[in-house]
Amino acid sequence: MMDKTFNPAEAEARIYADWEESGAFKPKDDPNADPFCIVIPPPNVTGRLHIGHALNNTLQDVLIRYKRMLGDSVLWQPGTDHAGIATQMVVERQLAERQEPSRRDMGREKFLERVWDWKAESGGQIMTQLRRLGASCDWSRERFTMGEKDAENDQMQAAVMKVFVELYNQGLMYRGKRLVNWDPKFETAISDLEVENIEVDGHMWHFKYPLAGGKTYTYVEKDADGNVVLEEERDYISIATTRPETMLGDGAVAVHPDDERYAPIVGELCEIPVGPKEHRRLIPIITDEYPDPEFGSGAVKITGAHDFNDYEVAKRNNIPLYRLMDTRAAMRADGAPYAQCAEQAMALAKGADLPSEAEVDAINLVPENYRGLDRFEAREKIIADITAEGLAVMVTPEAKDVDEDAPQPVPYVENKKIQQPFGDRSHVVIEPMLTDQWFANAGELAKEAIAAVEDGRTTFHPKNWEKTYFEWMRNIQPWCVSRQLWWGHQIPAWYDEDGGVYVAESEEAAIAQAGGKKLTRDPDVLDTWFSSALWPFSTLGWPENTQELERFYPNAVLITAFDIIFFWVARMMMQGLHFMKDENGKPQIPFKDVYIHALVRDEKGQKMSKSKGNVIDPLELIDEFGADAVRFSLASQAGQGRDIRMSKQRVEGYRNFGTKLWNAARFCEMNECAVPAGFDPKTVSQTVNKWILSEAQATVAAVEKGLAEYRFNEAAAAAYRFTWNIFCDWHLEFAKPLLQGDDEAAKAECRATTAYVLDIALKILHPFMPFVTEALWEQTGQRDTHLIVADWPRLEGLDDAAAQSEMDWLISVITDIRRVRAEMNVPAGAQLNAVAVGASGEIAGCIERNRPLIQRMARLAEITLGDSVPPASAQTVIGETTFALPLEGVIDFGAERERIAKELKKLDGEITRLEKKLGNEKFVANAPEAVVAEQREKLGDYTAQKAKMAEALSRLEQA
RNA sequence: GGGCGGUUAGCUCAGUUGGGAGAGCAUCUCGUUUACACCGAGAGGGUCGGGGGUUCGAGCCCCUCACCGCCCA
Repeated sequence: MMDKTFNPAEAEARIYADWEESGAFKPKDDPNADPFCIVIPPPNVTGRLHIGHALNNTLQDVLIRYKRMLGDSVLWQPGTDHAGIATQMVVERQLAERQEPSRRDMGREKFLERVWDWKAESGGQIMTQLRRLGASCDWSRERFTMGEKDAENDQMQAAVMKVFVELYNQGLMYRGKRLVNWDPKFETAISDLEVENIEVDGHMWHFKYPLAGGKTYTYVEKDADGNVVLEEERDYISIATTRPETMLGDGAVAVHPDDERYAPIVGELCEIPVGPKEHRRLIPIITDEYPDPEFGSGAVKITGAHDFNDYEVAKRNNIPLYRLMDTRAAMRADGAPYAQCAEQAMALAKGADLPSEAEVDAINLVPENYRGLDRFEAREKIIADITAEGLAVMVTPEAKDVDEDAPQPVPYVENKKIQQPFGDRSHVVIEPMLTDQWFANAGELAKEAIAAVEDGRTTFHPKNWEKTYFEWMRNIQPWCVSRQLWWGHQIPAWYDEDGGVYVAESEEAAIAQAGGKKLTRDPDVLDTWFSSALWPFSTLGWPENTQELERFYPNAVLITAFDIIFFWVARMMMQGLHFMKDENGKPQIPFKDVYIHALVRDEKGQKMSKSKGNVIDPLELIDEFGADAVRFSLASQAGQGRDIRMSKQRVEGYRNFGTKLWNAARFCEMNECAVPAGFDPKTVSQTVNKWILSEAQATVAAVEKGLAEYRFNEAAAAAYRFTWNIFCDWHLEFAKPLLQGDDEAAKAECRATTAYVLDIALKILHPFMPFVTEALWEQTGQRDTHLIVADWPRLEGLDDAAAQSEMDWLISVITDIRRVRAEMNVPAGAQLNAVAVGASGEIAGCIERNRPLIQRMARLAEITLGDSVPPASAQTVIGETTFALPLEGVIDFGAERERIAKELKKLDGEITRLEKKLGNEKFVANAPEAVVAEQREKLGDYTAQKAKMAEALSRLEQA
C-alpha cells in the first residue's frame, strides 16, 4: 500500500542518484536520433542558486526532459563561470574580514592560489543545488570558463587564447589609450554594460572664465522673437558644470558655431578660474556642434580625459587630454610640480604641437594644494576657492525667499537631477578615465550577428526581443575586454622593452616572435564575458574538432533572461558566427532559438536583491514543498513577456497538485489498475474509456504545442487541468462504478484504460515534476526503464466526438443537479429521486447507459423517465430535457421561484443579445457563415431552454 | 529625450489569426461519500486604466491621455 502523500525529502535524492547512475543524463549514442543541445548559462562558480537560476534551469530541464522522452539525443551541457570581478571581490573581502594581507600585499600568484582554493571550497555548491532542482545535466561534461587549475594545454584556456590571438591577427583586437569607464573601487576598467546610470540629485555650478588679458565683449541675449533682453559688457565667459573638479583638466571652452552671443570671442583664450594665481592656465574658446545653446550658458568646458562627450569634442579639435586622477579616483599626486606642468599645458594651448599621448598623460595639472585629495573633496575645495575669489556667477534671490529686505547675491547653483554612472558591482561612481586597454572591434563582429537574426537563422522568442537586440547591435561600441584584475584569463600579449607587442597563444610562441627579446606579459585579464561568449562551442571541445562539436553545434536553443541579452547572447552570436564555420566556410550560428524568459520578482514586484533582503531562496522552498512544486510553480508562471512574482502560496498549491496526482495513483493501485500486455487503447468499448482517451490525446497535443512554442505556462496548464479537472475530478469518479461493479469485462477494460491514462499523465507531467512522477512510475507498474527515458506518448486515432459529447452532456446533468441541490439547501446526504421529462429516445438512451453514474455522482436514489413534472419539484433544464427533483416537504417554493427567475433573467439577457445581433443585417451579411450559424444555434438553444424554464416556473406558480 | 512592456475578479496572473472574459489563491455556503481535508460539491465577484476611432462586432487592431516598470541616451 502506498503512503498517503509523497515525501520529497526522502525520495528526491534517491531518485536523482538513480537517474545519474543509470546514465540517463548522457546523450544517447544513436546516430539516427536528432541532436538536441542546450548549454547552461553558466552560473558564477562560487554563487548560490537563486530563484532566477531556478526558473532558468527549470525551463531548460523541461525542454531537455521532453526532448529526451521524444527520443532525441539530448545534451544539457553544464558548467560554471569564473566571474572575474565578482569572485575576486568576494575573496578580497574575505581577506579583509580575516585581517589577512591584502591582495596587493600578497602578490598575484599567492592571491590566485587563494581564489582557486575558494573555488574548490564553494565551487561545487551551485551544481549540487541544481541537482536538487532536478536538473538533468550531463555532469560528466561539466566545464569551467577558466578551465582546470594548473592544467597543461587546457582546452577551455586554449579556446580563449586562440580566439584572442586570431582576432588580433585579423585586426579585430587592438590596444590603445581610450577613455573608458573606470571603477575606482576595483581599480579596473569596465565595459559600458557594467555601468548603471542612476538619476541622483546633483548640482550645476556656474563659474566665470575670465578672458585673457582683461579683454571684454558685448554679451547680448535675445528672446525667441529676437528682442534683446540682456546686453552687457563682459570680461568673462560663463560656464556651467556639474563636475567642478574636472576644470583643472580643461583643454578648451566650446560654444556652438551658430551661437551669436559668443561669436565675438571665439578664438580667444580664457582663463580657468582655479589654481595658483601666478600659473593660471589659459585655454582656447572653440566652436563645435556639441554644445547646446539652450542648455546652461551655452558654453561648455572641454575636459577630454574625464567626460565621454568632451572626449569626442577634444579628439575632433585636437584638444589635449589631461588626466587628473589616479586609479582610485584621487587627484593625481605624481609627476612634475604644478608650475612646470601648467607651463607645458600653456604652450599647447597657444598652439604648440601636441606631443605623444604618453607625454601628455605625464602632465599633472592638479595644483599642489589639491594633489592626493579624493575627487569629491577636491570638488568642494575648488568650489570654495573659486567662490572666494569672486569668480562664481552670482544671483540675487527673490526678496521673499530671504529674511533681509535687501537680499545679498549668492553663488548661482542649480539643483538638478543628473545621471550618474555607478559600477554595477562596486556601486561607486564610475570615472571616465584615459587608460591603455584592449578593445575588440565589436562593430565588425556585429555585422554577421545582426544578419543572422535578420534572416531568421536565429530566432528570438518572444520575437520582440529582437528589436532590443538589433537596437544595441546596430549601435555597438568597441568592447573594452581588458580588466585590471588578477582573476581571469591573462591576456596573451607580451611586450618588449621598446614597447613592441607580441600576441601569441603561448609564451614560447611570443618569445619566438620577438626573436628572443626579453618580454613581459600584459598583467591584465580578459572580461569574464569574453570567455563565456565562447561557451556554446568551447564546452563542446573547440578548438579540437570533437564529435560533440560536430553533433551539437549549433545548439538547439538558448534559454536566458533578458538582462543578459547584451552581456552574453549578443557576444555568443558574434563569437560563434566568427569562429564556427561549416565546410564551405559559412558562419554557423551558436543556437537556432533564443528563449527569453522573465525576471523573477518578489510578491511586491520588486527585483530581488540581497541588499533589499527580499530574496526568496529556492532551496528553502524545495525543502518545504519539494522540487516538483517549485518547478511547476515557475513553469506555470513563465508566460511570455511578463515578470514573475513568486509567492509561497502558489508553490503550496502545486505541492497539493503533486499530492492529488499521488492519490490518484494510489486509487489506481487500490483498484488494481494495470496496463495488460498488448493493450490497444483503440479497442476500448466503454464510452467513459473512449472519452478519457480522447481527452488524453487532446491534452498531449496541447502540451506538445505549448512546448514547441515555448509557452511553458500553457503546456503546464494543459497537463494540470487534464490531471486534476478531467482525470481526477471526472474520470476516476466515472470509473468507480465500473471498477467496483460486477461486469468483469468492463472492469478489466476500465482498469487497463485508467492505468494507461495515468501513465500518460505521468509522462506529460514528468518534464515539469520529474520526482513525483518518477516515484509513481516506479510504484504503479512493472517498468523496463525509468520514466526519465520512457517514450513520450504518441497518441493517434483516439479522438472520439461521440464519446466527448455524451460525457459532456453527462457532466452538465450532474453539475446542474448538484447546483439545484446546493441552491435548494438539500442536505448533502439526502438521496433524491429525479424524473427526466421530455427526454428524446437518444437522451433516454444516454440516461439509461449512464444511470449508475448520474445516480452516484448527483446523489440520486433513482432516476426515471416521465411525462410530467411531479408536484413540488425543483427543476433544471439540460438541452431539451427537464430534470425534476420532487422535494415534497423539503422544497421552499419561494426559493425555487427565485432561483428559476434568476436563471430566466440570465437566459433573457443572452437571448436579447443574440436576437439583436442576428437582427443586424450587416452582421448576417458580413460575419463568416460559421459564426452566424453558431450564433443561431445558440439562440435556438437558449430559446428552447427559456421555454422549458418558463414552464417550470408556471408549474410552480400553480402549485 | 528615445525605445520596449504593463494596466483584466480582493490578490497573482492567463486570454495566440477580433465573434460577449478564464485559472490559482482568497471569500461565503455545504460536506468526512474509504484515492486525496495538501480533499470534494456549490456560490458570489470584472462597464478588461480613461477617452476617441476602425469594424456588423474590440480585452484583442489604430489614435490619444493617465499611471507603473524596464532598457538606452
